[in-house]
Amino acid sequence: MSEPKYREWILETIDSLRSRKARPDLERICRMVRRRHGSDPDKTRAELEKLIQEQTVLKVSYKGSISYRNAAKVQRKCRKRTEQTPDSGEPLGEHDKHAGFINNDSALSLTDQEECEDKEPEEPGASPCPDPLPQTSPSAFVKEEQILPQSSGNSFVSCGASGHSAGSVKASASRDKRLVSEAGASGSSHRDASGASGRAEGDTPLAAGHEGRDQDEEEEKEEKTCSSVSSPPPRNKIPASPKPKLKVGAKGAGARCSESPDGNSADLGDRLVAAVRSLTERHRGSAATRGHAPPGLKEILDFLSTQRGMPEEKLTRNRVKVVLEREIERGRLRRTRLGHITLPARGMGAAKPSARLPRSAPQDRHLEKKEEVKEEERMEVEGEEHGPAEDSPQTQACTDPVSPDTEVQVDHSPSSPLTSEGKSQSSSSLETANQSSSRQEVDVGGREEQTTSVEPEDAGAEKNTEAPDQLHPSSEDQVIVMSETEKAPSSLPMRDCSGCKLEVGVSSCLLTPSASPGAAEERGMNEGIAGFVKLETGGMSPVDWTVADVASYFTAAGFPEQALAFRTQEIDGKSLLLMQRNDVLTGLSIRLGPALKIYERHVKVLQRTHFQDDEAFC
DNA sequence: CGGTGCGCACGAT
DNA sequence: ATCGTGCGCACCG
Repeated sequence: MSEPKYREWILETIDSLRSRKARPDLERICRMVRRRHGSDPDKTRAELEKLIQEQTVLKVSYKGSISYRNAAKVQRKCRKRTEQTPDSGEPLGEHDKHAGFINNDSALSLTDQEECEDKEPEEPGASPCPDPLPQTSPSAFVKEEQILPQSSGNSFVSCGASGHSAGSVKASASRDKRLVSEAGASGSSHRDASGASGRAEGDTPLAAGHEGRDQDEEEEKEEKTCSSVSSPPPRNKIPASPKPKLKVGAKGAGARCSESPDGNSADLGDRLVAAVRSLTERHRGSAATRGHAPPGLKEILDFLSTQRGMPEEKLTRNRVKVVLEREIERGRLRRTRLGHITLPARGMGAAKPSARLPRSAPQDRHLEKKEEVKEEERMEVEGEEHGPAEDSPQTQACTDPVSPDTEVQVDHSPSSPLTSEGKSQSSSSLETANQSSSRQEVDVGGREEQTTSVEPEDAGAEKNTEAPDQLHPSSEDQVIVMSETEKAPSSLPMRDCSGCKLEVGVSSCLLTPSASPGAAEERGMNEGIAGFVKLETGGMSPVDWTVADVASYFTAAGFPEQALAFRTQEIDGKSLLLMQRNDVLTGLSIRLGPALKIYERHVKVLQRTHFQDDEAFC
């Protein structure tokens, strides 16, 4: 392959030229290399060719002339891919103006698809680089320019704009990074070089956010992982905006309350408030680092049952929840976006919707699914306790669009531990929801593979609260039974249920419908959903669901892909409850079939149930 | 003359 | 609006 020395020189040169705003063409490159290093132009040219083959350097046709790019620094945003076929010589699709194509060998040409799909491929007659080095970043493409892999000498492949979609991008990114680092290492601490790397990362969906342009290893790993994961389904799922802008959404749930007119709630209410207070304090005290999340329903429940010596005193989840809602409504308590319960007045309490918005910034863009979840959690913490957190270097989880489950697991496993205990560093609700869901599923249906995510502590806690309710005959059983008995089709009026325990009612109702329609798939998921719903319900009603919760719900319901769409569209519980048929059918850009099922069997049902609950409350 | 820096226009997102 | 490019021009040694 190319001599490292040359590679460095060349990359350096390219970067240098670019920084000078001069076209990095062959002539300039050779000249500069010669000038700086005394290298023979021919040799330089030869090396350049090698680099091109390795895709360390990209040969592109830009605005009719050939330019070279440092693959590492090529911007990786996916630009639209044009599908020009190199062979045809018909160059450019959209960017024609620029791209002049010179190429011809069809053989070598990469199609966008190819590119996107597999990042590694080195295919163009060029010799693939076996070496682990990042050298070749197939995905590297250059925006509108067409990349011209030189394999056979002159063929340019126009992969041009293609977008390297995520997959390829990532791949390239990782590689690029390496490249950069290597190149840069040799002393080319050129500003460009560094910039390049940085840029590359930043642009890379995965890498972004991570500021660590330094740590190659980790990033690389991560990136790699990511690439592998996401590369497959490059585009389709999410049309355009994978950005995780967190919205304010769910926050509203109960969050708005401010001061409480300290009312006269039943003593349970007072106890609740007291419990929240003490839990909050406790958390606060123990909170080591930043976030101490307010207690979640679970904890409160535990606390109540524990603290109040009262054995059981109807402290069922539902009961507590109802009271909780009431208190929230009165303003004595407030619910955070993630479902935590906090005291209203507290500084931290104020919901700061704004906090999260800022985050959607550029870098975040890459944060997707998982990230998103995480972010939310983070956000919550930050939102409540801190300002916008730009810092978090963490996660970088690569998201796998397709498997929310995984996301959940990944996300939560790390955080959950905290939450469950008192330190809750961030949103317990979210975690709770997710974890619980997974857990629940495990417990109940065992369907999803989420098992991994189960957190011992939390699980335990959750179990305490939930298990009793569900397993033991208690007030709730009735409800449950009822629901089962009632197998009403989705269309059936749940009114009957409304009278019953709210939350439970919800779950039961939901379950029923989803199951009843009879879709095999649905049925299959039934347990999982049931679990999820129960959990969700147990912890919070749909309104309180976060985007992640919604996604998890649909994933559990057997619509992983569509769940992604919900996530992409940032549909949280509230949004979900506000969705109309058309929104589901057309607003999510999902296929009609699933969309219909989702709407009829889930959205509609959730909405119906939810509103019933409301009525019940009143 | 070659190298460099950079304002500015362009096109893509 | 922002970003990547690179033309074209001024400046420097």
